[in-house]
Amino acid sequence: MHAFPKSSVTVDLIVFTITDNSLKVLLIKRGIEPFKNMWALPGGFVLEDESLEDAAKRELVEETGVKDIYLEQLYTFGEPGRDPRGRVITVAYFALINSQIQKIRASTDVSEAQWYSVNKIPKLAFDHKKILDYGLQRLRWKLEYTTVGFQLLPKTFTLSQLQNIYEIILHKQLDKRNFRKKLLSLDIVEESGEFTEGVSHRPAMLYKFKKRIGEIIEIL
Amino acid sequence: MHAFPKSSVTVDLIVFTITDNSLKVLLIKRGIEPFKNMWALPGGFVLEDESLEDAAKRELVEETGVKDIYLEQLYTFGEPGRDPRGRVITVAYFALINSQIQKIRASTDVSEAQWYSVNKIPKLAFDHKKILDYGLQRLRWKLEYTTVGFQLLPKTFTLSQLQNIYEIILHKQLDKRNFRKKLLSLDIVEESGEFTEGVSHRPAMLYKFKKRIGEIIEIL
DNA sequence: CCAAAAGTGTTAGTGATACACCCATGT
DNA sequence: ACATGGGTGTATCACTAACACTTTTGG
Repeated sequence: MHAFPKSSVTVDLIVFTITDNSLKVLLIKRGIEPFKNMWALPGGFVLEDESLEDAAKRELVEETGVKDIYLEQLYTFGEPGRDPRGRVITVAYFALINSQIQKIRASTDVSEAQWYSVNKIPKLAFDHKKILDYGLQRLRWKLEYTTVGFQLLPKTFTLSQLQNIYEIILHKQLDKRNFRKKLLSLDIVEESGEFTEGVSHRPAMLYKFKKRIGEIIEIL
Repeated sequence: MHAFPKSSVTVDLIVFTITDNSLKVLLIKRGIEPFKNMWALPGGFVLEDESLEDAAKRELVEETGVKDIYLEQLYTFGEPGRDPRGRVITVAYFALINSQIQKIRASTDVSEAQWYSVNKIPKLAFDHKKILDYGLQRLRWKLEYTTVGFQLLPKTFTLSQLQNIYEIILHKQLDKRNFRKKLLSLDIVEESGEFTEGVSHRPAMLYKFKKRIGEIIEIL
């Protein structure tokens, strides 16, 4: 029988949002060694008495001030040598924040936090580039085959806003009529009765997601 | 800044195979406490200098004697209290073994190893029931949308054998003509030129998977 | 009246489903 | 000759993809 080796376990968060017609990821500038002053995914150690998901939620609140958002376990990275401090295993989570609530808060070991467009990611600490790429892949996949996309929108939204999210994340143009036809046939949104206001063109109907906020369904 | 708490990290394996027209999972009877003499998923502690995947492969060889089989990370379970020995985080992997090679070997802390049909699973140690259910769900999903199914077959196989695997795992009947039409249209198998022998009915063409063994492709 | 985004239908093609009979072999 | 599983084609239906003009508002 082997001894029971122990490792440090962390959670890392890939927090996505959409602003200015671009998909953004939250990065923090590390305030401590190792990789001090380098950009990294937010994250931290899992405490003794909390579950992995609780740890992810706690870090999210500590570093962004938001809670009750969509959170999903992504993958666990545990190559020996991925952290110079010794054996550290990290469980990566990905989170989606809607474009309204992004008041980022700084925490103890975070000197700075910032949204970066996924096309302009600086060099990242640890193996965070790899983790981020994996998260992006998962996001694209989930967007096509589930309703996660709604998590990036406020409670009511126009169909064009929704289509925009798809176009930005999948970076391809979609046909407006086909998009709407498909979406409406799924019977997962309903008209709110309200319209956009103050736009210098025809106002758009605001829709709402029929399902519970946070609920994701497969649309294969 | 928090202290850096340490946890034990294990890998658990969900090893599937198909025999006797039934989907089987490998279970071991625990030779040591906790849960001594209870059935559990094979697995063990991750050593200091090995990656998670290496740990999974090592355990697989130790407990089944097989290597070079399909292995995929499933999910990481880390509820506090899931192991009475203290905080233990487990990274679950799932593996598929083809029906030829299942010579199970016993290892030090394993008093017995056995294939159990997924319909007749005994009470399991720890939260292994939950882990197994998750693995089953993933297997069904992957079977429908990727080519993992081939991992359960020997190098050459008949189309009926393949269809059988689908029917067993998804537990529903499939139409023979449609199944073959779809499969052949994907252009991922080719005739080997050989036929089954010694059957008391028309011999069947043996096909082989065009891709590298172990390669999985999406067929959405 | 101009600019800007909202909204709306039809057609053609592709893939999915449903369905029944003949073939090759061993006993 | 019979039992057993192997092997094949066609018609219908549902979904996807391509495509262009009219509407409503603010300035």
